[in-house]
Amino acid sequence: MREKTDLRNPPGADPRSGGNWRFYNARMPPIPDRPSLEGLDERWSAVWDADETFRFDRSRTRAEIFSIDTPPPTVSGSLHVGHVLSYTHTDTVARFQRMRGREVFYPMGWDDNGLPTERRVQNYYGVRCDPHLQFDPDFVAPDKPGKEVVPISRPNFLELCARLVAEDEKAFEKLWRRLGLSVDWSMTYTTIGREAQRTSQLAFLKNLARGEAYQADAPTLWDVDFRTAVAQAELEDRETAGAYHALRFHKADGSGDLLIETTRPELLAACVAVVAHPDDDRYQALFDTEVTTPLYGARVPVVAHRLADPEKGTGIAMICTFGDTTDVTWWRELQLPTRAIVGADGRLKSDAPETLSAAGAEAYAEIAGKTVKQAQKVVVEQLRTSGELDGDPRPITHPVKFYERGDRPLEIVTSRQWYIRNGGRDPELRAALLARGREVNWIPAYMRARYESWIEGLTGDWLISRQRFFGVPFPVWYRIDADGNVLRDEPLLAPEDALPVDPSTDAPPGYTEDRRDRANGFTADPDVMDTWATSSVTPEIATGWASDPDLFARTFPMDLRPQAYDIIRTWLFSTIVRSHFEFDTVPWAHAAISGFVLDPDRKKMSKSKGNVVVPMEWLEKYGADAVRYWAANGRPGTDTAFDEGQIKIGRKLAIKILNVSRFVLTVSEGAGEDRSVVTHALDRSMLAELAALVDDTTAALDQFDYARAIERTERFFWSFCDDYVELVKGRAYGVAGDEAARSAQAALRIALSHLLRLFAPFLVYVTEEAWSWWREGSIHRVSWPEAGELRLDGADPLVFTVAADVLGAVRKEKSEQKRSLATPVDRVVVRDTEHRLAALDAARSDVRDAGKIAGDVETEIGPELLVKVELAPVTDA
RNA sequence: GGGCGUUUAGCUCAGUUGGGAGAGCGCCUCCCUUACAAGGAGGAGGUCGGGGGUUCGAGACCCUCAACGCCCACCA
Repeated sequence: MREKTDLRNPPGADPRSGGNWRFYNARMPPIPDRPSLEGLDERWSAVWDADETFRFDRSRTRAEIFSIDTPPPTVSGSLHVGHVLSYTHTDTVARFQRMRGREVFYPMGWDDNGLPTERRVQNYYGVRCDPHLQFDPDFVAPDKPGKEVVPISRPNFLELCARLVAEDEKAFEKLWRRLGLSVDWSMTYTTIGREAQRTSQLAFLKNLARGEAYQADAPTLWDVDFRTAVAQAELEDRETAGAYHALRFHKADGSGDLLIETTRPELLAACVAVVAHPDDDRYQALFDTEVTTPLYGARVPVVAHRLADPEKGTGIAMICTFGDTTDVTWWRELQLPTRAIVGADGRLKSDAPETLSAAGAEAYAEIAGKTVKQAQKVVVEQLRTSGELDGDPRPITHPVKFYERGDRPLEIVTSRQWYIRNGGRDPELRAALLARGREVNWIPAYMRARYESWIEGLTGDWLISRQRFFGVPFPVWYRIDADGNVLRDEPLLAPEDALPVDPSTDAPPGYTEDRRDRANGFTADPDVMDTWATSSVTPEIATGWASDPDLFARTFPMDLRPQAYDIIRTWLFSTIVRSHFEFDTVPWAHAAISGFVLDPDRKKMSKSKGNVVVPMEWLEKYGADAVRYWAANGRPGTDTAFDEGQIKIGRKLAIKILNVSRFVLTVSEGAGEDRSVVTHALDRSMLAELAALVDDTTAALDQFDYARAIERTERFFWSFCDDYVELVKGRAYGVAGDEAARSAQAALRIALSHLLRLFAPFLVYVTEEAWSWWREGSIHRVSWPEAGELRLDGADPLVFTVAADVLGAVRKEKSEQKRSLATPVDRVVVRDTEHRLAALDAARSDVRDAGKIAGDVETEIGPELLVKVELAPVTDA
């Protein structure tokens, strides 16, 4: 059959009308006899790369462009199926928009700065950054961690970070390419890269100039292991074992004792007051008097505050500086003194607070230098001995605040930090940011509730400085006066045109390097920005705000922010904050929120549970299209169970697409796609249903509902394969004459062309492969189907439906009789409504042919479909 | 304590103007039919979480309760 090809396609025939133009294109593979998925992924991703299929054309105008604020994955972790899920979602949208005619701005970023990378480098090489060490140009990183952790200088450490992330990024890109993400790889950025640093520093300086960023000395949540401040957004509560300890405070007038329960007796020395609710009758007499602390004999006032809960413990609490965030509130609102005893290393300071009695100071000496945990044991023993512990501690479990990456409970330590206002202490700004949230189109809509409840619960501004190394430094220095004092309140700012700067190696304007860290000189701000402070300007980084005004004008504000719901309070919120300040606008029109991947038992996947699925294994086992199929069925915002079964179905679908494409192209070889030859009612009926499908999926994808789109397309596709193709197969082969054959052939090709394009955003490789068998160029650059051209005059969707119903009834009879589907049928009687019988009449010969019905299909009018089938008798042959 | 989501066949889930209870997997039966046996055809299986209401009619709309999951919260 294949050798007829050149006869049917004389030179000069329009290859676009369905001819076998592959003869004119050396790269076109012939249609394989047995289509297979093997090697498709690699072959086509190489072609896309070579042809720059997904290159962004920056000459297009803003209205023609669809720009995507891609989430930069943290490269120090490993990519897991959760990434595959959400990045596939975004890619389907990108490919749809591209086919709809938008020029898609779809860069990839790598989030490589920050603590996760530092931690990975520490573990990978067995090193630790000591900023006091000098750069060692001859330093050679160990191949693997030694027994002792090797302290290395900051520049050496940063070099190792850069080296490791470069390797990680290569592996990530490889996976993304295999998955078939249609990003323009020439636009990739990294969050530690020069452009990101320049953008972050510029945005910070502008925030500072407008008063949106500021420095403050204040109690902050502090991770004692990482020795850095931590922002509210990075907190998580963990149920932790603790105990109520009833401590015996002494009334100052000697009239007796006062029992106060606490879970943190080790902080007793830091007690600055005790507090009860202003309406609590039990303590009215005590307000404005003083009590003496047990063990330490310090005199502290009894104060009233609404946050004291009469129901908790004895209804009266001790206020320490600082045991928890409520202490901070009390301290601030009641203007209490500060007696901090926990240091940045999580150990009790060596010096006792001055207010302790002499005996108290001795008691304190026993806990100085200990960790809070060790100190608690000692203090409890001391209290027991002094008789000031009432009864035994009562064990409880209670939520305690942890840094999300940390291992020990957070302490509260006073330190000087940089902040950006976020509405945490400014009702007007809070309202403005809530309003911004309503400007964004949330997908799904209910995800906005998370954004709003986060803003409503903010307790302070956004702490952006971290006492770490592999991050964007603050472009700030401080003068040192003649006496060697660092003048913190007079920062020296980097000029904008000098950005990015590293104040630890660059000197501020007007100074030379020899004045660093000396009297009458300068010193660098030692901190780096938190990773979210950089991530919050990903739209600005990606669109070239700081360096490419032309690109920026064409791509910002962006169209789409895709991300998962867990970082609404961090990435999404902070991005809106920055854009609100800088541009007085939202950064993007749509926020498409993905869910998480659960293991097959619907448990959250995590490394510690050992149920993490490595994506590359599945890509290699079933092919990228199969994995993408699974991902595309995960609905927006909804958690999706990892399901190998679904991937297998995706693989089956992919193979089916190749096979049916092969069949359609083979049976219709030489036919065109001229709608005017589609004269047969069944063919026109099928195309009418296809038109409805195009409308449905287009509307769904316009609303980012990729799951609905693929589900509908798949449903139609199977009915197309099982029913339509079977019904018209004989006619397409020519059993009913040339005109009838041409109608079927053209309809088959038109339907295939449309179905391949409807599947293209999802099953990117097989659609490209099948497309290449008969069309020039990438399917991913052709236009999305239009329903209008499928709607032919007088087409009745019912014809296809009824014909398929009757064919199904015939099959059912054969199945129930345990006969082959090839069994001839002697007689068929269809009873149905007049309307449906009329529809059937239009496809009568196709039904007879597909059902192997020897006689005519008899009909009689009835209330509903009832088919009587008489099979040919069994023969002994 | 406040909020959001989910609850449909054994499993994973569709069901978008209220009128047929559905798909795939799994299970059972059958079939090598000239695109496809790493296929194909067919079957069994559900008082749509409970209760109330609106309606000629509710899986879908309203009220209420429950279970599960998640987010937020000043958790001594």
